[in-house]
Amino acid sequence: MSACPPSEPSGLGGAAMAELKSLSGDAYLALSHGYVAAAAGLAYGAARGTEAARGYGAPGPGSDLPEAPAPRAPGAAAESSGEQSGDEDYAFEQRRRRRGPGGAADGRRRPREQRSLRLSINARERRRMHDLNDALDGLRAVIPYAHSPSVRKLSKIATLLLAKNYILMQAQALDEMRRLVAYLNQGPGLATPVAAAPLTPFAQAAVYPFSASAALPCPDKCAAFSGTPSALCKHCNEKP
DNA sequence: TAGGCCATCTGGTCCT
DNA sequence: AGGACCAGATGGCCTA
Repeated sequence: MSACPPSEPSGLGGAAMAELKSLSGDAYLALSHGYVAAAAGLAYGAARGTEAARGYGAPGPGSDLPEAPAPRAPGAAAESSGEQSGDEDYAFEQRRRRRGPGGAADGRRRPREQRSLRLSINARERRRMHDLNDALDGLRAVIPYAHSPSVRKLSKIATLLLAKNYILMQAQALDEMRRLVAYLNQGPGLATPVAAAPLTPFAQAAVYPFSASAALPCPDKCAAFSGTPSALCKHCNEKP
């Protein structure tokens, strides 16, 4: 079992490195080498459509969810959301087709209430996903990667992976601080604060949070992302 | 054009 | 019974 390589930028393309350079100074300085590299790999590219443009920001939590589905492109799944009472529900028909004749999933419900029940379930699910996305936005807001408009929003998986790594990094830094304080309190006469772990406050070896997790290198992008196998990455869990 | 990412719909399962 | 959660399917948008 060997850990993923500590996020050598070699795993990143030139574009990713360019993005790395474009990270805001604070974020760049605050992050360990590996974390930054991961950030560069995760913050994908330049100007992507805004959430609003993609209709993703729409109703939000608590909103009563006006029956206006996120304005996705016409013909998209949203069209079939049933929120538009106008044309016959495409998704509903699809579903019936899929289920085949006699495949009434909702028991003996009459079609009309069955349909309205489905709509309310859909709306609830949509709201739930919006809440989830809001939470992810909140997470993105506190992860130091690059919040500049020239850098694309982190994907969901990237957000989660970076957040995890960031937490690990912070924990490591905190640990270093504690050791430093303990060392200073003991007086300078002692050799090293912790025999087994020499104080190297900002050395990569000490700060880099990924080396601890010795696991298989991810065959896919996870390695390029964070250098650490992730429970969120299916490739990391595929096989030993 | 392929691949990545995403929103939405949907049916199933579990919980209250 | 109804709601929350989950995962699969589908299709659109965007970038390399």
